[in-house]
Amino acid sequence: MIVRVTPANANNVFRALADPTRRAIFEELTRQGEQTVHALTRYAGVSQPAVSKHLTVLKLAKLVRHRREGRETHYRARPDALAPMVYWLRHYGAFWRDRFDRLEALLERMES
Amino acid sequence: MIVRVTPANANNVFRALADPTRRAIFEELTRQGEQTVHALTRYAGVSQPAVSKHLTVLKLAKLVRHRREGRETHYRARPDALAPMVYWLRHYGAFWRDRFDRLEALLERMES
DNA sequence: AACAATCATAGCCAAATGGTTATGAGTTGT
DNA sequence: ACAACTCATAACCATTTGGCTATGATTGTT
Repeated sequence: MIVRVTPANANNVFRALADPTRRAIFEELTRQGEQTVHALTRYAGVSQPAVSKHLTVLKLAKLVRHRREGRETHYRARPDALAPMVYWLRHYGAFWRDRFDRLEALLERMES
Repeated sequence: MIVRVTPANANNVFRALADPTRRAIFEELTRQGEQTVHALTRYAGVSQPAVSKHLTVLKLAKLVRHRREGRETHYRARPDALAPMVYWLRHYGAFWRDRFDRLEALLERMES
């Protein structure tokens, strides 16, 4: 019998980031900051409805927020929503050994 | 147009860990160490062929290794295969800001 | 008012996914 | 030798997934 120890929405986060297009959208949002669906569609190379669906999945994982402004919707990344994944990694990933360098960078604080 | 910046097999890692059963298997392997398919099947709560298929996916992501011994196959976790995910997180996740505490634990070295 | 732009939703479809049972190959025990 | 065990693969199935086009609601522009 499986007992889940991962946080509740960890599953949503893992699932959301499993798709490369969705990862690319999230990456673009963190790199370039807030973007409209239109801009993201141009970037992603898939149809606008496809982008909208991806954004819905990301939103379900709380990885993005949206803000309506007139006829366009602006989306932005919420990197702190990655917490469950980081928590999981810390726990099950490199708990005993790791070879990843300069993870200290993760500890750098920057104002939101 | 999407330009991939993530390491080649990052996709495999993300995809492998997207499934909760697969995550649970990986967790069990890191917690309890090497396990046979039989033991993992008892643990996972799904059929033995299902476990074998999951292990194949994990193996494709290099998250597990296997070692034949007689009629049983022993699987073990390879936490360092999580590197692409950690790399990705460092890059796109908490590059600017983060609220995750005590990630220094990730830096603790333990002999393999 | 009419038109254009932006986006979400609905409806559709092919492919992938995660599960099952059946089976066979190899290994161990009697 | 034979029975039992371990595991991978095959074959199948239902559901999910990721894409598309069509459409409609809303907002901006002329």
